[in-house]
Amino acid sequence: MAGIKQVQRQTGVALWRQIADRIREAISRGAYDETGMVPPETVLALQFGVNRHTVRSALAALAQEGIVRAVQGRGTLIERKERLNFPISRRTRFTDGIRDQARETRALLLGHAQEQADAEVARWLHIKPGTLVIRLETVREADKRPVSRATSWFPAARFAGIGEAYRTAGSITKAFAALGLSDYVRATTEITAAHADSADIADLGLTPGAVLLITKAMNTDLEGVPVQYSISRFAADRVQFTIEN
Amino acid sequence: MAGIKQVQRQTGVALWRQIADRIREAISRGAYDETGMVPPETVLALQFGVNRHTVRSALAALAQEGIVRAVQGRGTLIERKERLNFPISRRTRFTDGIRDQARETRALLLGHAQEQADAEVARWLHIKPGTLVIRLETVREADKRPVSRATSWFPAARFAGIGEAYRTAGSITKAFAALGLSDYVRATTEITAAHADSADIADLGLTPGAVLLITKAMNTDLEGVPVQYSISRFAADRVQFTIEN
DNA sequence: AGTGATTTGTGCGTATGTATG
DNA sequence: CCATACATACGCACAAATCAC
Repeated sequence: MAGIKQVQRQTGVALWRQIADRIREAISRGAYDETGMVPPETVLALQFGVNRHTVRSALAALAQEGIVRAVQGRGTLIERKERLNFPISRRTRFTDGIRDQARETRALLLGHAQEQADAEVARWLHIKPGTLVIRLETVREADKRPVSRATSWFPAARFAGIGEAYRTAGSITKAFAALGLSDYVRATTEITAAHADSADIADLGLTPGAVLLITKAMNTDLEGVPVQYSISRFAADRVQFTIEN
Repeated sequence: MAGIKQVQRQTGVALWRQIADRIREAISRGAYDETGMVPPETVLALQFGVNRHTVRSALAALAQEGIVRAVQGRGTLIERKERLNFPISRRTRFTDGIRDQARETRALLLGHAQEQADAEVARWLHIKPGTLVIRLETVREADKRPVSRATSWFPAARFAGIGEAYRTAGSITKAFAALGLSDYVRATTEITAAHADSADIADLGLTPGAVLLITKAMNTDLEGVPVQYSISRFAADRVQFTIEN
């Protein structure tokens, strides 16, 4: 293992971006922890078999992301940034899950609307397609940094006014409570990963090509009746999930 | 929502590749399931706001990957390919997990070695750093398609010869059984996502910029003693995880 | 304080890749 | 298939900041 990772040309991905991705991963793997710096540009250029300009483009992109900081004469320093850990369990709650890891969490309601359930939403919520549901578009932040954006659907008959309740309360748990649902549990979680699209880039402050962790999750009340279906998109460099069995 | 996802210029990712990624994701999302075909090139060009030439480059790349097949006079047909679902639970086993979704699964042992546990491995296996461990490098395939590559560590004292056992048996479960461990459970799973590196691209047959789901997992015997720590890297377009609570 | 070595910052000319029409 | 425009990548040279001695 640990062979010389060569960079590939003419693949539709610019060399500087491939190199940026490599360095980003090496940093998150802790490969440069001893010095706290990235190797000199000339060394990286040699390692990747590219010109120093190309390495500089990569490092400039990482500096833009806030991952490194270049200092003339000294080198390129790594800015420490921890990943939030997001536990997934029967008791999964966003705000509680990261409460002790961030000084401040914030929930923004981008918008809400009533609509008819499409096939997918209907399947997850165990209702007939066309049944009225309320859709919420939200963004969550931890310490001013956007962490995820989510689209959630709720049966409209049972949770009328959840949009306003969420805006007021600032969390799903509290909005549910305000509407008479005192407790709920996570029934199913589906996890995939993909590239960020332009909406992700805008809402989460990402760079093109960024990686997302995507969950599709269904919550039920204590009787097992579905109360919420959500598609959440997390910035993969800011979050990890843990499952304890 | 559902706004027109614009494609972005000057981001280090060629337009044709961004479009290929979008179409690939749309296909895997089932967006074109009604017709089984991708929309006409002229329509796609209009949607993405690019020239038809650019769309053609994207479709050519997807055809190269075997995801679509262009037929003159008819359109661009989608080749069916499902995402394997990989359940994560206390009873998580790779081969069992996807047994009913693939006709044939295969495990390749790329190599194995005995080494001293570094800080991370030691922490996960609850042993002292420097303790002897056996490291296995494996690749798993389902229906001839590589699904994941993994690095696993086992306490050397307890599981001497697990490399050969794995090569013979073709699964961790059977290798454990051959060494006297009849049962084990998944204790902890940590999930992140990142870009594929060149080793991933080579071992899993991916394209540069591909997205990976990465798990760090620890298995214990029935007494709760750690028996295995693994870092697995899954091609995100071929796999999803589910957690049932 | 001075000098050289190291490292990042900048400029410019050229070749090739990407995208348009 | 071609002409045009811009992005990407290279090679070389030199300036500016930092550090060790």
